[in-house]
Amino acid sequence: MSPRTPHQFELIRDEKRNLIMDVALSLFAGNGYHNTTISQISKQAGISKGLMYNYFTSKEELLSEILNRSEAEILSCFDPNRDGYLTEDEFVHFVEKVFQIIRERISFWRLFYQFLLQKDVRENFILTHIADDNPLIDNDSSALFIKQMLSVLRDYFIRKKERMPSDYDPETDMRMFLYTIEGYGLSIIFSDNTDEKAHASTIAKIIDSYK
Amino acid sequence: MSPRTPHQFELIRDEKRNLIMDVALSLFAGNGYHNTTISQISKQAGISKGLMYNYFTSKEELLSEILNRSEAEILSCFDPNRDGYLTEDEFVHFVEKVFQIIRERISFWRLFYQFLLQKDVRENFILTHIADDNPLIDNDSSALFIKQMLSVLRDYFIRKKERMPSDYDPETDMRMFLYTIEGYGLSIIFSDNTDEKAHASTIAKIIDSYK
Amino acid sequence: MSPRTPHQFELIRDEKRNLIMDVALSLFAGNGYHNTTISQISKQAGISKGLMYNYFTSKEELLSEILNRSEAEILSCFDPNRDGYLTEDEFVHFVEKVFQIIRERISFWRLFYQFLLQKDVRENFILTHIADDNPLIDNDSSALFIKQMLSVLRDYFIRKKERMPSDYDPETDMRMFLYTIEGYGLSIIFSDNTDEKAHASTIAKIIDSYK
Amino acid sequence: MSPRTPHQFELIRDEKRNLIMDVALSLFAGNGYHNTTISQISKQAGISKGLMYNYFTSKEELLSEILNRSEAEILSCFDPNRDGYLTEDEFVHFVEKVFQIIRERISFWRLFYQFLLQKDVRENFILTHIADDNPLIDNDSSALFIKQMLSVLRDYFIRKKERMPSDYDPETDMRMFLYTIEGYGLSIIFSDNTDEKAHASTIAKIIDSYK
DNA sequence: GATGAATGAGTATTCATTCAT
DNA sequence: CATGAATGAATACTCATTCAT
Repeated sequence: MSPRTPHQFELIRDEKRNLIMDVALSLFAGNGYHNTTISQISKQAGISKGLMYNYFTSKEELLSEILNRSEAEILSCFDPNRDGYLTEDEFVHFVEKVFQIIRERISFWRLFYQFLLQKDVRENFILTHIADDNPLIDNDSSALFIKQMLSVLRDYFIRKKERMPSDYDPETDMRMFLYTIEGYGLSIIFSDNTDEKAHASTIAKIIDSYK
Repeated sequence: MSPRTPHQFELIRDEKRNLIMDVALSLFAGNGYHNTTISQISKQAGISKGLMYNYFTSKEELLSEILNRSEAEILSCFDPNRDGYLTEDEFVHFVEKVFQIIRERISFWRLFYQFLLQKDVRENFILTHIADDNPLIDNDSSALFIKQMLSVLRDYFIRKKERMPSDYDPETDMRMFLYTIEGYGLSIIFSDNTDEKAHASTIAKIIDSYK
Repeated sequence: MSPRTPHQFELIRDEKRNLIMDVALSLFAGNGYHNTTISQISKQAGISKGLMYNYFTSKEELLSEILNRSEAEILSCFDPNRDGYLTEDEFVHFVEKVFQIIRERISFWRLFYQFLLQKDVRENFILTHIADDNPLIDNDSSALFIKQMLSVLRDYFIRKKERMPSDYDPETDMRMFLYTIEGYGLSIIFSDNTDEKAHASTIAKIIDSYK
Repeated sequence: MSPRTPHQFELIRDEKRNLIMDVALSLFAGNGYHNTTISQISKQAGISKGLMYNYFTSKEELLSEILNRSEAEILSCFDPNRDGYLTEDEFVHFVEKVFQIIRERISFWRLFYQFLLQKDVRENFILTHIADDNPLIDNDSSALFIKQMLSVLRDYFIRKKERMPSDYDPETDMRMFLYTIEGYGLSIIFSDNTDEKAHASTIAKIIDSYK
């Protein structure tokens, strides 16, 4: 019956924090953020409403923490120490990884696009992530990461020119590739389809079309 | 002061009904349905809250009417009397039309995808629009319309085979085409970008890639 | 096409006034005063909401007019010029009349008892109709009427003593009679039973028991 | 400060639940259900509006719970284990009990008759409680209870025949008895009279007339 | 840490009443 | 006289957040 060490307490805290975030993400994604109540979350997490506020100061902070955690996890899926050079195999792997992450983290993406539909969120997102002249951008790891990834991809498509007919336009091909990726990604996010075969075949076709 | 004629009343009603729906669509799309209050709508429409309920029995019915109206308008944009045969020019026109409608009715699409993110809506949508064995489907003009459109498109891609190398697979090409369309469509819907040049160039590239 | 005379106008007005009151009484009695809206009344009366306020200044005045009209009609059913002497035949006729009026004006009674259940109405009713020291009472024809009727009845029961055993107590018998009358009256008001035979037989038994 | 035990919570809930129901019953009965607002109830109960909904999901459920609680309490007042045989003393006791309960639960009865005045409630009440061919009736304890009580009473009046003249009709006598009971009961319910002497004397007379 | 009772600002909705025509 | 669009105050109900224990 030795008392728990501070470290053990911290572990328990972290575990519960993650449990709450998991439950909340699932509910936010499935029913909408505004349509989900703190009561639902705490009940499903098996804790009292009051305790929620011991872990998160507000519903909004809970959301924010969920988004941060997911973003960190997603970024960590892609090798952060890459050399900036994409082989054909790595390209294939990259496409597969993208869809794997979309499917594994489908709740996150649903939540993400839910907010991307809101004017104020969109404005803030653009301000923070896209605008080049925004002073915040240098501190923003995810915007930086996206930029690097696009740069690596562009490099890949430029090198692909060598294997293609003379009228091949790498920039156009890359844009088509990105739209196709986004299109199929969103068709996954916006549906509940779980047909494994059709999924594998579609990915194979996308890879085949653009590698 | 003679009293207003029934026709005058009807005019007033129609005008105000549409005003309310316009304002509501804009707010629903911009801030989210659950995040938009009747107060906001009525204030922006310049009317009292009570009057809202003279035109719509509930917030939900208002939403429903907006969706119905938009659906009808969108379907009416595509020639309903087509012969089922798509020439190359008509294919080009079709793609242009699709993106024109997405941009003209961007608020509707934002609202539409907002709901498509909700589990229960998705389930109901699939039940009503997709399942082949659903008895409702024959009565559902929009589901029917989508089916017909896909059929006409498939026909187009099959004919395209004649102009293409022998290993050309129409079914795959059509799927890539649809994902690209959806991908670019969603990138429009999920952003506030209004760069006309980039838009025109992208559409031209999509057409060039798939016509 | 001669223009209507002022008298004709007044007739039309009166007719419409009565129509509105009939409709309102029926709805008030069936669904409750607070549960009935001006819209319902005007719709069922076939006029516009605005016109209602041309005939009655408020919902409350409409109620008040209905109660006054019914009270006047009911009082007029009993011969107001009676000599204060009740023969046995007249007693029988009185009992029959009471139940006839209850059934003919059942909506009114339902409305009446609906309000008698409300504390403030009850207090006001008692104040106005019962208290002997209330200065209003002399001006109140209905309270006066009830007093006279009770006096005539009491007289009847006192005379009845001559036909009864020596231990007969007129006052007690009259009270039992009144409770029985009220009990059966209320059982009519509180039910939708329309069994004519049972009704006739019950009245016959009441008359037989107390005449 | 150790946290409250589940038992303590239960005590708080039960107490407050009953407090709310008491206040609500009093207001519903005094001012009418539709005329009573949640604000009034919560103000008089000394709690916030929101807390009401921690105990009852809606105004209607609050009403329903009040009616259920009262019904249970009233039924429990009459000995449920009786042998079906009513002695003269027990008959006297029964009549006294009836009026005692009417007076102790006068708010409930006012609420009850308030609803019995509404068409739809009446229809439903008849459907559920009276109709012999209604399949629900066997499961309905209150309807069953009333049936048993009437049966026991009928038995009493039939036995009474032995003590009465030969032309005595038990069925008629019982109906007069019931109307008298109902009549005096309603005269209590519909008035605020609290004259103890008159009350006692009336009950004595009713008992004397029918025992 | 942990509970859930309690709060109060906010939301959809209703309806008697007014008013321009 | 007649209409129904328009108002606004009131009502039932919700929910993030606080707090005593």
